Amino acid sequence: MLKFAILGFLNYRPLSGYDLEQQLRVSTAHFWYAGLSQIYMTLKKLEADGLVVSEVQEQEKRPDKRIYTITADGKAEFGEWLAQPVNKVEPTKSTLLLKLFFARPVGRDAVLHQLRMMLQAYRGKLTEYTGGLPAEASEMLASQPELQDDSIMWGIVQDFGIRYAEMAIAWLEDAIHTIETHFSEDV
Amino acid sequence: MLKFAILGFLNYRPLSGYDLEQQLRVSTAHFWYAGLSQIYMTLKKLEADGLVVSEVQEQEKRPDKRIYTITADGKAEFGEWLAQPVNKVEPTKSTLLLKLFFARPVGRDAVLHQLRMMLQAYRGKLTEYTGGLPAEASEMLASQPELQDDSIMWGIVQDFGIRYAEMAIAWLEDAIHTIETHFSEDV
DNA sequence: CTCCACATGTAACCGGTTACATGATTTT
DNA sequence: AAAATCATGTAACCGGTTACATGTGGAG
Repeated sequence: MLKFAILGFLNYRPLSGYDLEQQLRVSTAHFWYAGLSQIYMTLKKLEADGLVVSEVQEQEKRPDKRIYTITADGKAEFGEWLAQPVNKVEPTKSTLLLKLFFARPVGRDAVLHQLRMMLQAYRGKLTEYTGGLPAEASEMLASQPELQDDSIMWGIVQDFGIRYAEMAIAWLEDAIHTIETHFSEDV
Repeated sequence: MLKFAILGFLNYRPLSGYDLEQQLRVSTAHFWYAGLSQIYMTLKKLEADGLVVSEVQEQEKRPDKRIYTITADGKAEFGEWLAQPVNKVEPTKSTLLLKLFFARPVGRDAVLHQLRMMLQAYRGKLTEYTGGLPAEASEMLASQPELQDDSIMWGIVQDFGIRYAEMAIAWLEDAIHTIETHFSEDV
């Protein structure tokens, strides 16, 4: 639900749709991202439902911005969502795992090639994640010490991304090794 | 794309919609599951597109079954999909991580409670996954030794599930510890 | 007698992706 | 001169979820 991601960010401060996309990109991209078009649509719906209000802010030498602010209703609905626990392991869909499951007919070399590409991709992700908090977040933290508890949560979430990437890398390395030594076909 | 999961299973042998649901449940559930209604809809579309054909098989003391068989066109399209590599890290959506990211206002105790519940859930999943291949798959393997290479891929995919659960458990344990020792609020 | 397994479907909805459309300013 | 950044939107499509609808036979 992108709706709640947006309300969450607007709960800190008012932002435009364009700003929100950047927020998502720098802070939640690895577990929740949305393109601009979806953001604009969602904001429109949120405003229609009275959960946010907007006003146009004129800018010189830049296009006008429409700044959205969360309303009391919006805060209430966001709080309700937040408090409601996630009670089950969320079902995931992985095209990669699905393909791998059926991959035998494509043959040893093609599978190995695929896995090596994925390995590279995850190594890239890992160095990206271990870069630490982006400057923006650090600034925000320094200027608002009341965000300390928030930053604990941000760290935990970021840690998940790092561990996930590390897990995926180790798994891919071992998978490549297993296939190299056990997969019989080499047509 | 459930479509390809279905073609993948039908590529081994003809099955009914009901059979397919069971296949998904015992072998791909942790990275690809679909309910019966979606399976039936997809099968209908697949047949309309000429990728599968069906015939009704009458049964005594059980409702009739509609058995689906993959066609040459179906095999071709499946093979094409299989060969096409996954070139990027797939974007994921995690409600749990999103909630955690914004979780500060719900307070220390509620967050800890949520995390402990998730921990329990993942521990359950792990014992479920480490139970080894279900009897069905073992039977199929024993009776058809040409499935050896397939079984290597099945093992790799299953291994991912195990490692994922282990990673999630360790992460949750550490997250709980971090919050217990650093989260200031205890309203 | 009730619940579970077997067996197949339809319809409404919803969240998300992709493509399209526009246009100024700044950087390379 | 071209490409990237800033900035906002519409429309078509698509895959998946949930709810609804129906019916038999066997097990507890």
